[in-house]
Amino acid sequence: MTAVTIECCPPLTRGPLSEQDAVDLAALLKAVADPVRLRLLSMIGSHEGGEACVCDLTDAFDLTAPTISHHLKVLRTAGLIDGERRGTWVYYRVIPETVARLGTIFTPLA
Amino acid sequence: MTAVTIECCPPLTRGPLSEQDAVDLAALLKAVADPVRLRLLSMIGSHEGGEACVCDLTDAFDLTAPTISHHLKVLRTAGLIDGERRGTWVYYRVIPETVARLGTIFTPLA
DNA sequence: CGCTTGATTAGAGGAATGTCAAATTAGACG
DNA sequence: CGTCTAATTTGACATTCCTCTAATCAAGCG
Repeated sequence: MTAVTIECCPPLTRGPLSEQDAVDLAALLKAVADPVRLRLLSMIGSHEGGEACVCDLTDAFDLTAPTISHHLKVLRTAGLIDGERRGTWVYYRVIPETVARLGTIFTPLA
Repeated sequence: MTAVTIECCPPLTRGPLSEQDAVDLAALLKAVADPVRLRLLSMIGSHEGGEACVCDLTDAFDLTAPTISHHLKVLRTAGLIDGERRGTWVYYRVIPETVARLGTIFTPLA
């Protein structure tokens, strides 16, 4: 599916964030500001082979399959993960560039 | 006022996040997952002297004073900023340790 | 003391969000 | 084709969140 590409932003303490940058950044942060999505992201990112099957992810939570599917869609729409169907199962992998951008925002440059 | 202290967490891709760590981290991320609070944080952090008066912050937005006060409280409760009253005005400053922790979570260790 | 200005608290209304059950799509396999 | 499993979509409900108005607290000043 479509993955939104966001290029913003410099570190927070660099200077006042523009209104538009703040809106874009907030959208990205909202995608990760949820316990389930954080665990999904870390499970996918740390899974062997760099990808994880939805079936594995669903089993790890005490939540229904539609709920997990919903959270995966939020992460995917934010450009944090990407999914691919291979036969019966769907596999997700992390898009490291987007995750890295989150890091740079909160990392003060020396 | 009181500032919550959180010590978690290792980088996301290091390994699956524990449920408790995910809850703590999500709470911290929710505090910054808002355009107004992001701009407040960057305005305070980049302000000369490392601190900013509430009066300056309020003027920069098209929002009422109580709304700004609410957002400042959210940031303060999350341990991201700290406020101090000096005479007539209240000044806020960033707590860099908390911001830095956000950075480490999304920064892949080499 | 009474007034003015700065800032927070309290309460309410409307929008956004997380979850689930039910229905739907997509492949694999007899 | 029919059916079974995997995954997503749809629609509904309860909760949380953002914003405002009104009221309150704090400090300075005449």
